[in-house]
Amino acid sequence: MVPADDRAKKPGMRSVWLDAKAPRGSGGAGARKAEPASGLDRERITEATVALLDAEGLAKFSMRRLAAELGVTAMSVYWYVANKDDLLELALDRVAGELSPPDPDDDTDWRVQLRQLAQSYREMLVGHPWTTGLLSRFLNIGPHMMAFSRASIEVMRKGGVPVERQGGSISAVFQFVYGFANSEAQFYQRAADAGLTVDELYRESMGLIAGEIEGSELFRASTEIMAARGGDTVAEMYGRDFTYSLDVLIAGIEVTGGGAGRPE
Amino acid sequence: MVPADDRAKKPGMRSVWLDAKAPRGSGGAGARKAEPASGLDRERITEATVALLDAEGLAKFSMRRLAAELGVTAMSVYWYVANKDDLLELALDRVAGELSPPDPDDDTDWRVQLRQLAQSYREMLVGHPWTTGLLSRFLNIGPHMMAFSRASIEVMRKGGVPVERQGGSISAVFQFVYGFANSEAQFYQRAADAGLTVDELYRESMGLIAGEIEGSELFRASTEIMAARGGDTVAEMYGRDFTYSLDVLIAGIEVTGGGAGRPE
DNA sequence: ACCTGAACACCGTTCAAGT
DNA sequence: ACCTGAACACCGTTCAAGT
Repeated sequence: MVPADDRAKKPGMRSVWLDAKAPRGSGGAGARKAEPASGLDRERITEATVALLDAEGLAKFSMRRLAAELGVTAMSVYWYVANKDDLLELALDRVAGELSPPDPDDDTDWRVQLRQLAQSYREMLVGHPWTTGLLSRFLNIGPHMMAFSRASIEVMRKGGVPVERQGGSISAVFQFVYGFANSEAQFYQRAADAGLTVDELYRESMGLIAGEIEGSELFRASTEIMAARGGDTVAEMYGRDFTYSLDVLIAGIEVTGGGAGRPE
Repeated sequence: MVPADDRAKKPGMRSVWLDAKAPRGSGGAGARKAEPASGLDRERITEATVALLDAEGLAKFSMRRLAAELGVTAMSVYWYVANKDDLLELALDRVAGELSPPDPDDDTDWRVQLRQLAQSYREMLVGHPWTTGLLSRFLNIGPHMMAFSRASIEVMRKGGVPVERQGGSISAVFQFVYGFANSEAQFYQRAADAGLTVDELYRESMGLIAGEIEGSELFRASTEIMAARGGDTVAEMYGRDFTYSLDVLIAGIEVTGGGAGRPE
């Protein structure tokens, strides 16, 4: 067997997913091979990577740290993955497996299904805050993400969105969810790093900004907004903003061309 | 004078902008001090940082690389900035100075102004592709960004969006622009890395995906979409998608509570 | 006040060598 | 086939020392 990086190196084009060779230990039918001495395989490595990223974040992740976790030397990992970036792409698509695309035969209203899709994506991003940092680096055409995209297009079609507008509409929704979830995840991450609850961090931030920034007219305006939308927990505020913005989007799709649920 | 990192270290709370001390060489009225031997100051450092980030990207940027560019030892820079992250925040707000918020006394239709705001933000993000990577890491409350946020809220107010919905609406728009510009910038970056034009990369990617991915029904669907929206350059496709999605959003804002342009 | 050099504790990755 | 150790060319940052 040949090491994982034996692959045409077209810079900018390359991705784990375009590797012709099936990843070891996952695919090939009943190909019973001898277990490797260390019990290592792509699956176990990816799993450990996700666990480490969830626990300590993208910044602290390193090949050496991962190897230590696996009880192995840093270089062993390179037998199974070509490099760090490929491993991160694998990790990304692994958590994309948590996404729940709707059953294509389900006849629920397309708006409801679109909300579920968006909510599912948001939960993945917020639940694994390192994903947004990686989605901004990779093309991400892993199999799970692919399935999710396809399901989204299908929902749009059911909503009667004409084919030439499906791309733009999907784009509007998921780019929004990405941006939104990213800032939410970032805020939670910041709180965790500071050893504070999100609500404590929120109050502290507000106080600091009020005290230090010159343009405190903005601060007054934004506290008004806060107050206007109700003084609950930060998580509730995020949830409400998300739901509201998403409704804005869906209303916009309907108004600019989406049908009433009749596929065309 | 005291080095730049003499500041309360509240993890998670800290940011260059919350530093009480005015940044050297920028603020204090007519305080004529002797020039430093090397001609270094925060301004010049930030400028060189932006130039380097524009030229080589975030991944290749390092304090040592920057110092070399400035003809100075790596450690000199630390007299002016506390650490790499602070410097990056400075660079981020410097390019945020390119944003053009509308004149508050301008009476142009709020939808037009909102489009200008969004377009300006998009240009900044795409023109400096490293910014999206940083915006996903920092709170980013630098003065230029602050001014831009304030202007956006003002436009919403003029559009008659009620106060409790301004936050969500702004969020919907700018999170969308961020996500969209990010994937656009990413694609351009990838092309540059590969030494291809964006259109070449686009054709190659399509070919590869068609050849390698099993779920090529998706491919068929997506080429149909491509064809449906016209077969021009990638830049034009991005431009059209952006404009369309933005219109969807604005229509949504109008339908869900925005007025007809009458401030309230 | 400002700048340097040496040092510390890390990185990702290559490569020749082991079993 | 799989794993290791040593090595290369880097990092960010601290710290004591120079001028």
